[in-house]
Amino acid sequence: MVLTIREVIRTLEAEYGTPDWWPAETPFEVAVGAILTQRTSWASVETSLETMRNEGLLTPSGLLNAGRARVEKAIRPSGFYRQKTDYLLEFASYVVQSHDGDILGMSKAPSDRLRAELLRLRGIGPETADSILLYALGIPSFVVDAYTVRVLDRLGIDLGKGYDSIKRSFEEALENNASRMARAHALLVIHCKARCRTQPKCEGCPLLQSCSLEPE
DNA sequence: ACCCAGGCGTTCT
DNA sequence: AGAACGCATGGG
Repeated sequence: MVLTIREVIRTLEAEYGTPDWWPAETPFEVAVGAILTQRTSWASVETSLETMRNEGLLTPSGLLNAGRARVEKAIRPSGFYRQKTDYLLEFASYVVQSHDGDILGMSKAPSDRLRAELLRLRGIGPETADSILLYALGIPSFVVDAYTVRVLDRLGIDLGKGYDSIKRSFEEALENNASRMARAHALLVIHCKARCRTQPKCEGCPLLQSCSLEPE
């Protein structure tokens, strides 16, 4: 039997609680983390964020004044460090030039215009844009990541093709509520890390009854 | 010595 | 429109 989105989330809440997630001290740090974690484990990102914090690189002006070499060195553990340095500097310039360096003030703009502007920046695609909107700014914009897709596939839930279709389905199911979206996304990640990686641990999985994954 | 990790942009068919 | 590939380091 195929579950609905709400049933999945309800089940995961019963299992893992209601996490308040994405650890960061500032909205800008959320955005930096979202860029650094692209195709990279969060543990490596934390190492980079710690170095950046110590070097004063976790503000737009701090980043822009530091110069490439220092940024590259600080984020090296997160991989793709040359590209990601470009991405971070471009994002910082955008915040300074379009929002007077005030990342929280960004939320004064209409959210669909904000999303379109973020998507025009190099290195910010749908997932990174939505992570910034949701976790840095508290704007209701669901984040679809590899974990989300993996869980949906294994549960046989078809939400249509492509990122935007899955995104809209979740936003509707979660009643366009930002904190519910943040919680739901966090639960999917937590669940996938605990049970649903490439080597799944299906023993005792709360979703096992509905999972289409063939046991080995 | 592999394989994987909370993508994105470019360049092919 | 969709698949393939480069980007780079660190941990299992």
